[in-house]
Amino acid sequence: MAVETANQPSKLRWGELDEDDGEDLDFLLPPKQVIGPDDNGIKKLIEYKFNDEGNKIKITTTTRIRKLANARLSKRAVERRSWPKFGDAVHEDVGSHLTMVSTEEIILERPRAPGTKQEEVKVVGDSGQIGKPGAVLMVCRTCGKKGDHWTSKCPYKDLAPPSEGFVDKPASEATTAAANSTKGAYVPPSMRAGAERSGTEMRRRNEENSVRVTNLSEDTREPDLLELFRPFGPVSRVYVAVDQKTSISRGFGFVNFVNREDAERAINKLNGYGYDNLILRVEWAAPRSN
DNA sequence: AATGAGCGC
Repeated sequence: MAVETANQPSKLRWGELDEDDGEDLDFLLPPKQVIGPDDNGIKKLIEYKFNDEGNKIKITTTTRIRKLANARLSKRAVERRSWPKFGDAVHEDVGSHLTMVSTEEIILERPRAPGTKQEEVKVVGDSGQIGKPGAVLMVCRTCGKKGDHWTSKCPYKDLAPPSEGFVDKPASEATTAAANSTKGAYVPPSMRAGAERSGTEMRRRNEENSVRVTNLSEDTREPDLLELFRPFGPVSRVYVAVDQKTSISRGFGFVNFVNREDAERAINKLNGYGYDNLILRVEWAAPRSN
């Protein structure tokens, strides 16, 4: 039966809404009465209402509250209580729980919490004056370059995200700036004079080692995927495709590995693996269509 | 059966 909610007594509960089609005559009724619970846990609730014909009716609800201490236990359960403790429970105090708390660090790629805003950049004109307050300048999230291109158009969008101090200026400009400036803005080695953007220096984003997992059961979530693939090596991202409207899993997902070999091993081991009553398909993912 | 979101001008 209904549980008494002591909090928020002023708020109407869902079930109490719209009971009387506008005419609120409830104040004419006798107040609710609660009797008990008695020693047997029997509680009576007597309340009065108007029915559809406008007649006063009395409603009596009888519930039995099951008190934990008095709860009926099966004979087997009672018997189990007298068993000597074994395993990890040997060292546990009576009544304390046995839940193991994992201290494993789980890193999921969530760059920014949804809804949080990217730091706004004041518009600065050629004269150096600060522009209209609140105006936001086009700033590429990948390379940080202002006023040049959107992130989606960034020439470096496939590359590793910028590290601290990433400056996308021609090497000459960057060095002269560093040399002339008394504040000495940091110029990363790759940006210093003579430094070449070599392919080896710039790791590609680990999008590359993307593994597609299909035939996932509906209730497989990202943490489950991580748990499943983590043993093969560092995972940079897990993703489960979800129907935006229903938020029900679409039954497939992606796992990105930092190392290609780990991805390959995962594919070999986990493809055809029975997981949650389904047989997983695990294979290399085709690059994103965009 | 199935190939991902965000993210603005």
